[in-house]
Amino acid sequence: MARPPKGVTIADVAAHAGVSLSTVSRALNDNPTVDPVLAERVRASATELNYTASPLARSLVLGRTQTIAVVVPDLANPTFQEILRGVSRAAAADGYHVLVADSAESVDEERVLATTTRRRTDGVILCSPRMPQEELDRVAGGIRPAVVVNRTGAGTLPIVRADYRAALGDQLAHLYELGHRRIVFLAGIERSVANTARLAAIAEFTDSHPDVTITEVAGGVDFDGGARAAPTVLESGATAALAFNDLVAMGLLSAVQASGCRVPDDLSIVGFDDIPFAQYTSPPLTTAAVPALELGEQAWAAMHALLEGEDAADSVSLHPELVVRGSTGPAPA
Amino acid sequence: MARPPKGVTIADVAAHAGVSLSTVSRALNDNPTVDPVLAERVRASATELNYTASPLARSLVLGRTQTIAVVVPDLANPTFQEILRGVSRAAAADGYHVLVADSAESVDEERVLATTTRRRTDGVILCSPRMPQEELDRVAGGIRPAVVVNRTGAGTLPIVRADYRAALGDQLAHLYELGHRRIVFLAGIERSVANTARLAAIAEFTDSHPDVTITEVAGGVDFDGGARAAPTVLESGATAALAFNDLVAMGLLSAVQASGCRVPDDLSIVGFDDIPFAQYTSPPLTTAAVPALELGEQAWAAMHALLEGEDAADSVSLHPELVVRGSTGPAPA
DNA sequence: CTGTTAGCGCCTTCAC
DNA sequence: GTGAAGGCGCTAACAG
Repeated sequence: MARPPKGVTIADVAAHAGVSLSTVSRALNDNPTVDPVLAERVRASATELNYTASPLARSLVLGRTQTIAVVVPDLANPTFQEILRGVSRAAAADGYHVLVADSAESVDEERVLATTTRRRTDGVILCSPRMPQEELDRVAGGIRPAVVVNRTGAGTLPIVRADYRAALGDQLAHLYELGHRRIVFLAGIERSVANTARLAAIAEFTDSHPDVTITEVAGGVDFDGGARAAPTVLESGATAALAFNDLVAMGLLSAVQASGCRVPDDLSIVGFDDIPFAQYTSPPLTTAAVPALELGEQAWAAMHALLEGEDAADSVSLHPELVVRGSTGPAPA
Repeated sequence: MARPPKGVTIADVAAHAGVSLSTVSRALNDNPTVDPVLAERVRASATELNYTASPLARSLVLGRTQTIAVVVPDLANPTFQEILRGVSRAAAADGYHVLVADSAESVDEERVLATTTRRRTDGVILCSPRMPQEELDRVAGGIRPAVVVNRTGAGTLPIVRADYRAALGDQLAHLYELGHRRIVFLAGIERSVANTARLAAIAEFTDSHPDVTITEVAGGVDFDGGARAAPTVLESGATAALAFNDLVAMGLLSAVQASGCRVPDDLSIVGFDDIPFAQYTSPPLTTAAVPALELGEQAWAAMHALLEGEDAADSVSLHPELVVRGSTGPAPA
């Protein structure tokens, strides 16, 4: 019925049940060393008074808040939204709450948020942190338990990541099989892990396939970036284009089609991420499905393990699956 | 440098600075009644020991956590993601943290989350709560300060909402001007506010425009739902279709085009929400831009006002703007 | 201006 | 089995 008028405390319950504070505490925490009869009486009083232990006071004395923090560079990014969702779900299933913080792509904010959110939680999950490796190691080390998503091996802390390199390898193999030998790669953010990992995959592939030429072109990270790159791609004479992400691919797709180029007959286009709309373009986009939700779930799993004392959870690397749709086809003769 | 080895407390700082606890507390809280010299000494000690007051202990004694909760029915929904982002940004700017909770479209979960998250925060923002009005009033009343997003007048608590009804009115007027007289409405979730508000707009419009026929068809809430409704829409003989949201509109668009219907020449299609991809369909989607980010910002503004003691912040209603793109055109002769 | 004393609400030794 | 007392870390009276 009526809410606690002004804050029911454990003392009120004790008085109502005619026992001491300790007994209430014990009874409500299912401590077996309490007379079942009393326990029941206490529970009844608690219910009647609509009492719930203050999580704050509890946290202070227990040293656990039952809350973790998730720090992301940009809440507007679908991938981070999905990771957050994965964490949120999984953590909730284990009875934990989630604090979110958006660093707005600022390394300074990131550093500050990591430490400040840590103080009000039991641990923090850093998603694709933008800070340099050295700093990341230091910051993350100082706030453990911490879990890092989508960065490569930072020493002892658990890392959960998508294997961009392997995924790009799959895409290249796919295009190669279709006969493509001249390929253009629309690079995204220079210093990002997602980009460098793919450059590595490209280097590896061209090493083992001397008959393939892959040229790099700046493509930005959004629809407009892809659209702007269209002329360059068309002039390059390439028969296939690898976009940094699906948005870029969609921009490119739209722009090249507007100038009379047929996809995939004249040009094959490959995206990355498999955002929800990738399947709705015309033609539907061939891409690599980054398992963002699972990334989030795994990040929680790692965090949960740390919280339970199981130290040094292994790092996990998820392999984005190649999703072949209509935007790729045999290379034109 | 090194992190607090095991938890630096205010006592450590006091000892280091050679003063009492209270002086440290006062100095660090910029209490003017402290000797500037001492204050400086304390700050120096604090910095040297890398001390920061425990937010937990602080919250307990102050009765404020500097944190608010946001409860959403589904973190996968772009609209809620955007609202969350708006809240997050705005709250962060005012020095507040945000706890997120996903009720997974469950009324039970919603009720529980509302009250449990409230206990560890200073207030909660309920986004499009699914519980019935009566219950909403009771629950929200019990956890105030609370702010409700996208529900209509629930008594005394502040409401921040998008005016679905007015927006649909705009869309109907737009179609009417283009000459459309036979229109089909793809209804979404029956009992949702977003749906009933639009049915009201339709009733109002047909009342004042007897020459217009608007038929209702079940259209679901996603791409597939829209696609499935395509045959019904085509058979109806309507020259324009209003979709429950952009996803439905895209599904319909895709399906009718596949069966040879030209948009907008044979059929005009209108979406709702203006999700990021609405501008990238072919043709681009005419829709109503729901200002989700601003909804979130306003929700925070209302919450902030409550937190500052300014009672009964006024409810705000945001008018989604009609965005005319290529999917609507003159009615066929 | 500064130090001492109470709590905030709860859990947990420690005696009974 | 149960109650009394101490303390988690901090702030806010209350004296000096």
